Amino acid sequence: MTSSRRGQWQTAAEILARVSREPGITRAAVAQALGLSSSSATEVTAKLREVQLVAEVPAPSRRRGRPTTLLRAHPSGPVALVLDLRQSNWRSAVVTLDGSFLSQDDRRHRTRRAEVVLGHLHSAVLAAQDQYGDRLRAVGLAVPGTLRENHLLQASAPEWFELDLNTVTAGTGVQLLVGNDATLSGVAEARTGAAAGAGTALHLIIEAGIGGTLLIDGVPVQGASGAAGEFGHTPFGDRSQQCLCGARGCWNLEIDGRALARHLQDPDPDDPHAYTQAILRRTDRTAVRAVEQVVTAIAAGLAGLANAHDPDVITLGGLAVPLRAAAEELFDRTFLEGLMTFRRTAPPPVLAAAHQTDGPLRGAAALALDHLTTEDAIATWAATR
Amino acid sequence: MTSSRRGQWQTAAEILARVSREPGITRAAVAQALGLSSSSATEVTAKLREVQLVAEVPAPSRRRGRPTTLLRAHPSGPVALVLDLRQSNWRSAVVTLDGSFLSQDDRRHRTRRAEVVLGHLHSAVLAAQDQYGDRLRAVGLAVPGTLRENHLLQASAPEWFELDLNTVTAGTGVQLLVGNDATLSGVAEARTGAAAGAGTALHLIIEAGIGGTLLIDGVPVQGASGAAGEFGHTPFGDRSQQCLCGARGCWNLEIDGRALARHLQDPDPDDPHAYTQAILRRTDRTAVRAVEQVVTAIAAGLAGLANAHDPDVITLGGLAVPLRAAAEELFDRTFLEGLMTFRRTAPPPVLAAAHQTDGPLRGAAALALDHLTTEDAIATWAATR
DNA sequence: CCATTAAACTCGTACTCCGAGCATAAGGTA
DNA sequence: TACCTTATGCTCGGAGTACGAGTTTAATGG
Repeated sequence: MTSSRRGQWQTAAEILARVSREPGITRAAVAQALGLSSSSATEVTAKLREVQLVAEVPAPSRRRGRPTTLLRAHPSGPVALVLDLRQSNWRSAVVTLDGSFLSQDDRRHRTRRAEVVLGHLHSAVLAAQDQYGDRLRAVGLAVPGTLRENHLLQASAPEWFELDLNTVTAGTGVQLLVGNDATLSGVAEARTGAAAGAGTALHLIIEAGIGGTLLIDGVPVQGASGAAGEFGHTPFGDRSQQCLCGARGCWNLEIDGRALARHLQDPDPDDPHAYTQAILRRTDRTAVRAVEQVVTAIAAGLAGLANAHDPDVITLGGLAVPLRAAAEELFDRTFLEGLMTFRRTAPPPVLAAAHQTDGPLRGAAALALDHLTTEDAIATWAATR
Repeated sequence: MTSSRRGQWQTAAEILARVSREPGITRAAVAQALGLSSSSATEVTAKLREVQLVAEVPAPSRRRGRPTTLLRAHPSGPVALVLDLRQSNWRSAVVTLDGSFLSQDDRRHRTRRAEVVLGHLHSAVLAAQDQYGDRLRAVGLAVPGTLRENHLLQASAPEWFELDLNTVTAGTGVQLLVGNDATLSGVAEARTGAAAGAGTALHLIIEAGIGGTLLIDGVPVQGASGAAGEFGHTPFGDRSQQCLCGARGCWNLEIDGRALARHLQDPDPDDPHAYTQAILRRTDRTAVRAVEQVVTAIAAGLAGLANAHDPDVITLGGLAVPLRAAAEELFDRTFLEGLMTFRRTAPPPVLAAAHQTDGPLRGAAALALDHLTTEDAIATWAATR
């Protein structure tokens, strides 16, 4: 009844957010980070313990002084189910407030028919609800394609067109949080990966085409309808080339397996990922030339994005990593030459993503945990304990 | 002594921020917007009145019920000096918490020598401090060029290279807040102009080259060192063209007076702005063709940025407005064709900026007021009353 | 002139966070 | 082993905020 009070759980929420972003952080460290006095820290953590949101375990003492405690997710605290829908398979995990996975699963699609696939995801939600009851408070879902208000448009698999993803949690009353897979892998990098701590980070991932996101303090720039980050459809390329997206000269057309095939005058590959890897294994002059053309296009575009956004760090995922490695000197030179002169003295580092295939799942977890650590979500949870 | 308390002035700061963003807002409206009870609103506004931060005047009653009051800047409250440094002149104004200008000035440079120009700005600060004493709490400064940590790099005027702008307030103890002119005019649009209320806004301004910014909820995306928004140096153009910035194929080379001159095989114009306007007045076939080429380049690049960032709205400033008007049908068609198909059903509106030449000054005011309405600044102010 | 309406004001209360002082659990040292 | 040092946790009283409930006030409308 007092839960509608302004800021009742505000400090508690801040503490929980810290715990979820920095698992295994000590109570003393949290207090210092938030500028809390030790008395307040005592009080607020006690409150969080009481409502089963955190558990405290003795911390191994490192220095002199009274040992502090580690803040952990409470063993009967809230959990989120995170799902990563991919072209040929889907992965799931149950994640606690401190970001650790309680269980994990990976299943191949037996069909890609939309109703069937979404049905499986829905069953996973029901199963989690069966197992965890009302401890299940959120579902985080990563999908491979363009999103607009929880609808999937332009997925990389043509079977998934104009899909309403709300059906995944329909009837369960659990909050659904959806994100693009490339965006979420960027979130994972910015939170716990190669871009950790960066104020402005640019994450790009190449599979079939390029996906990515710009992140400000770990938060992706989402756009008006959540469909931002389509850097592949900026006209960095040859204006005479028509892209499937409807525009011309898209960067996408220059940087993946289909571009390699065009340069090599091969037919459009069925599986651009496998095709790219096959070309990367070749050492003949024509293959090397084709790879160099693609690497040049990637690095030049990347430099343009760096000029536009001035990131602290750029992280690369998917095929961008082996492609860069195949012609590293060329990549680095092209990137540097594409930067404005004044940026060249301290160019943003271009790093391989730390999470790679786990990225979308980790990012979905971050998304779900961000929801669970809002003041509202905590107040609601506390009201039931 | 109690001012170090957590959140002592938090609600007060939120109220003041509302007042500065929505001048002439009523007390009742503020309370509703922040979810405050009327008792809290009474208390907090009383506190703000006591320390001379707001004044209340009776609001004209519109409906039944006891009339509320308008929240205004207090006549002896804090002020900021805002400066807009331009190529050939500089403007200044003194602004109060509710965003109204107390005085305004516009002076031509008699020389562009850096020390002299910065000296004049410094004198303006001293004069304001003379007149307003410790009521002067911040200086907002808009500059035409790339910024990095309060230093001006790559200004459009070659005389201003590697300028340390901190000299403008040196010795005065007043907080200096610097912004790029295009960025700040974007801020002005997002706060009180054509992009008001937009969650994601893209603002672009063409003078000599293109400047701009991406804004999230009225806040510009600044980048690692404050040098973001250089959209003119993304490689949307012809890779064979070398840009002064050091890179190749920059969009900048395709969209302004210098591009027109190249298409018309004229020499590089001294004053690209005047040259562009002269070409726009011509009606001969070659001039029209040149304009059409430039308009196409602008619209196509803009579409790419819209694909990448999914803005709610795009605002145009400077020469982009007459250029678009000169070939509106072509502009709109090219823009639409450059969008990804799924974006075409509801493309972001492309609007002329509402503030135009006042933009940088208005944006600098927003920047300065944002600083004055932080909790820290308010607590510091209150401690002296 | 009175009912209605919206908002301001008053007052007591719940709650948060703090500072000061004390207690405690480790490492370090003689 | 006893004592010092150090970092942290815990307890308690106090300051201060925002709230709810109830009351008052100033407008409109019939």
